[in-house]
Amino acid sequence: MNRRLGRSFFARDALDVAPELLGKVLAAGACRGRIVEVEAYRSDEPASHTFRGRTPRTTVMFGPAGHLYVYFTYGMHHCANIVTGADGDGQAVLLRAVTPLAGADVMRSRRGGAAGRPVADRRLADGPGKLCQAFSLDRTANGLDLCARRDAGVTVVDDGTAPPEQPIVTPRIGIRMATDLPWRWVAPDGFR
DNA sequence: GCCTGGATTGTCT
DNA sequence: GACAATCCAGGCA
Repeated sequence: MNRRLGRSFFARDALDVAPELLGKVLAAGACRGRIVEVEAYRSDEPASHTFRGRTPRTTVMFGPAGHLYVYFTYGMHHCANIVTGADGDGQAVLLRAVTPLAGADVMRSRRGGAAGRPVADRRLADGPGKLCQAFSLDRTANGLDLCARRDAGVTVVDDGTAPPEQPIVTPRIGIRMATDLPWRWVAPDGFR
């Protein structure tokens, strides 16, 4: 099976979409990676960019589900989210980590490649910033429609792998303002 | 306009 | 385990 996820998959509450994204496949060009770690963000909690209402940056996140919301942080890193919920909700699921299924060599070269020791495949995209680097996602990818009739270049597909029955659920990482909401989901074995 | 701090990572100790 | 790197969004004057 190799089915692109449709708009209806994403147009639900982020708390429902996030755990079901575990095991799905992120595909961009020749690169494919299985999603193993996600976090949910909603406009009703202060850790979210959308908590304080719509701004130029967060316009995409307030838009229709199934779009990519990519933002720049810490002066050097990008983070990729998938917009969820109804149009105007301001929800998203942050993609924190994937394990490469295809195109690992391309990811490795994008990550700086030859410098230093060889990087194990599963370490190539095991963080939000690294994931974006490996899949070449930056601000130009912000607002891409994953469900567009014509492939926008980045999609999420279901290859038949079921989400883990008992994902590890923890508070989110790196949040300072926030609340200890257990809105982070991790695949127990990383689908290894 | 200026100022502050961040949904991180890599490197050094 | 600690911290520097580095740029931009958002808040405030």
